[in-house]
Amino acid sequence: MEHGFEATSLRLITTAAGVNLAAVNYHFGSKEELFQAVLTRRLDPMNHDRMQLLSAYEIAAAGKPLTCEKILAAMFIPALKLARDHEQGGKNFLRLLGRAYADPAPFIREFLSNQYREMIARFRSAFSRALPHIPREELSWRLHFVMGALSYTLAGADMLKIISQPHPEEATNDELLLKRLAPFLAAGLRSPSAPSSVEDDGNHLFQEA
Amino acid sequence: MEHGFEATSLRLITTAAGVNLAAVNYHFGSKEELFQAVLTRRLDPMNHDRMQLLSAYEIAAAGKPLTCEKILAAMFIPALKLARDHEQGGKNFLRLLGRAYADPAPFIREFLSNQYREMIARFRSAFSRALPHIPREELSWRLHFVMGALSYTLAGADMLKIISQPHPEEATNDELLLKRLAPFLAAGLRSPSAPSSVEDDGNHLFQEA
DNA sequence: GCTCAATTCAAACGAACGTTTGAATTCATC
DNA sequence: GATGAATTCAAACGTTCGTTTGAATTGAGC
Repeated sequence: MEHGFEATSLRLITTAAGVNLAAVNYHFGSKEELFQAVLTRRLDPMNHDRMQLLSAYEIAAAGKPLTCEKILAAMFIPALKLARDHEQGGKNFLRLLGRAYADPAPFIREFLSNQYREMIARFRSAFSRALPHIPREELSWRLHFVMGALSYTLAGADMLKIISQPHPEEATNDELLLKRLAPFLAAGLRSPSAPSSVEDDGNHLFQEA
Repeated sequence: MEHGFEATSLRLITTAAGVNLAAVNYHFGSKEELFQAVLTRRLDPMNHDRMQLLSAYEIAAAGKPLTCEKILAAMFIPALKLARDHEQGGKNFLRLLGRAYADPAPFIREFLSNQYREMIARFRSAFSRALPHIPREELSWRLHFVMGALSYTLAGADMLKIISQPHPEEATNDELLLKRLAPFLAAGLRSPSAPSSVEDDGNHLFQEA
């Protein structure tokens, strides 16, 4: 989390862990495989929880489509649970994940793609039922925005120091943060989809200047 | 952009640039100062353009508050202009910036904070006039979400490979991307602000499970 | 064309990198 | 408590890191 994957040395890790340097290559094979194991240990259960929670909501809804807020809750709650579990790394893991999202290393991108594929497919279809009037392609973009805002928000609480000037002491309250993010995103998800046919302000924005 | 700040060697840079290794320390002083110079060269003009564009919109509005879309356009257009300028690094610079956002190194965080302070203050007051019914604190959060979504979207086009399955060939069209992001964010910005008094679905989400 | 400051250059500095090796140690099993 | 596999360990492998050094080169001003 502090230095990124490449700049974090195995000596730093093994010394902090109180184990021998060669243990990494013996038990994991390489530095890359250790990193994947670190991510898998938390990411796999979290995404599993997300899908399980979504299924529970869908069963409780008895066939009716879920609200956007409910689907977002299924995404947020497992992440929030992880952020609160200080004995399992807490927010540090989510920040590590946030850095991994921004890392273009092929082995990281391929790993994340495989880790998220199933969960993304489940949530895409849930949103598709919740928002039947939104075209499939548009929904893909919006799902992208949601994932980005969530990971960015959970990972980069440091960014708040740049933006918010008056209330820095409150920035650590993740639950409040997500309570504000979910309605924000739900409103964006529900917004009318007509990017190329409307004639109002939003249309010529990128033609001028 | 490829390896992050710490893992990018000066030898890699100087070799690619066709200059001597010692030139970095002679002209810039250190690796950190070179990095700040790289960011400043693009970031400073971009944020200057943003504020200038916002002022132009405000003058054209003749005292009336701007729409959210208009304010967002003032943020997006200079970034889009930079993304399109292939002779100035194009999207590569925005991806570099995206990685810098996720980097907790103190010298990077302090640098970005100083670079953005003035621009953020200008846009915060513009949004404040556009959305007078939104409490100041809530607006800080939403501005945070907007900045996060924008930087994440512009920087991490690679993330699309994880999320979107059907249309990967279209992912390079940044203008279309921002045309979809702006209405999404504008809807979120305008959404009613009542996180602790409403009684509908959105309220008990984080009490359960 | 000489002078002197600015710049470029090759070389070296000590330190840290991921990985490998082979011996020492631990541990379960008989 | 001897046996053999599993694990731990210190040491070393070759390579690369950011920075420094001092000599060589460049270029403007007289």
